[in-house]
Amino acid sequence: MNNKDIFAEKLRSSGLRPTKQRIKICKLLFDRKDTFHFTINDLNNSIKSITTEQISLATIYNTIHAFKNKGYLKEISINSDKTYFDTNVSNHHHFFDENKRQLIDLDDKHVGKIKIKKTLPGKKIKSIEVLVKVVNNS
Amino acid sequence: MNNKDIFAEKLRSSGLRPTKQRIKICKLLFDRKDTFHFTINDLNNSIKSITTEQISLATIYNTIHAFKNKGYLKEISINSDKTYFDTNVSNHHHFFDENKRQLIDLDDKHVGKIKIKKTLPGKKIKSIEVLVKVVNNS
DNA sequence: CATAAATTTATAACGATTCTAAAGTAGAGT
DNA sequence: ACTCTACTTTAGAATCGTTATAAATTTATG
Repeated sequence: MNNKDIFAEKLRSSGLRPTKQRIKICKLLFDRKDTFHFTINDLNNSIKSITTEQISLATIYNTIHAFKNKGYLKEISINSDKTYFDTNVSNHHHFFDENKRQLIDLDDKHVGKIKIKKTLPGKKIKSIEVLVKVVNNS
Repeated sequence: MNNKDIFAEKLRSSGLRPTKQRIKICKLLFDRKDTFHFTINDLNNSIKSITTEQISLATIYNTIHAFKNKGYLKEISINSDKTYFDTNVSNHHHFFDENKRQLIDLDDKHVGKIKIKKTLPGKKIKSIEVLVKVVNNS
């Protein structure tokens, strides 16, 4: 079974029809060794550069949101204008390099246990996210 | 010395001319007991509701950015469409209530010490921010 | 007052994202 | 294979938050 079929199967099992647009995006996002961060704009440029059959911007948005809802992508917010997505959906944190304006993964195991000593009545914690902003040492 | 003059003085000492627009915004943001979170849209609505002399949206943006640059406000990002500002400029963290879509302060002292066990060459840590997402307990 | 620099303003422009309605496609049943 | 229906893609319009523009106004200074 080749990659295309694996992705098609994965999509189908999530209730998403395996269209050629979705499979092309799957290949770009998941057919690689390391996880990474990207913006919609980055993805659109990647698609443009590897293919002659452009995918409509609306479809890219639809697909990314569908993948996010299915848990294949994480959306990351930083004090920035851009919306980043992350193919690493495991529990982890981030560095944000303010000079390069770049996100860098920070493994859960590299962050000491975080203790929240305050509770909100009727609420439970869904996630704890740490953002470490860094700047050049000079 | 009344509030207006205190704000005028504060503005002047920051190198900002004390215009009536800026003083009005100061009163709304800083003339209160507790710090709070707001969006530009919230602020615009507040201004509309308390006065007949509307302040231009462009001025509101300019003023908020000026205040932020002077360190009187903090900008806060969450996985959300909105940009929030915080009149609490001390070191602290946040809860985000995903049901009410509302930010709640989380004091530094309510978060156990965070140890980052990874370093980036040539970079130093500027800040560590924790975002605790909560949902209804039911 | 007169002047220069800073500020405000309305409006235009912008970029990211969502909406729309029409055309195309995939899967299930025949 | 053929048909039907629901899902998907598409281009372009619309929308939203924000920034830029350029003229009018205001503030600080001499």
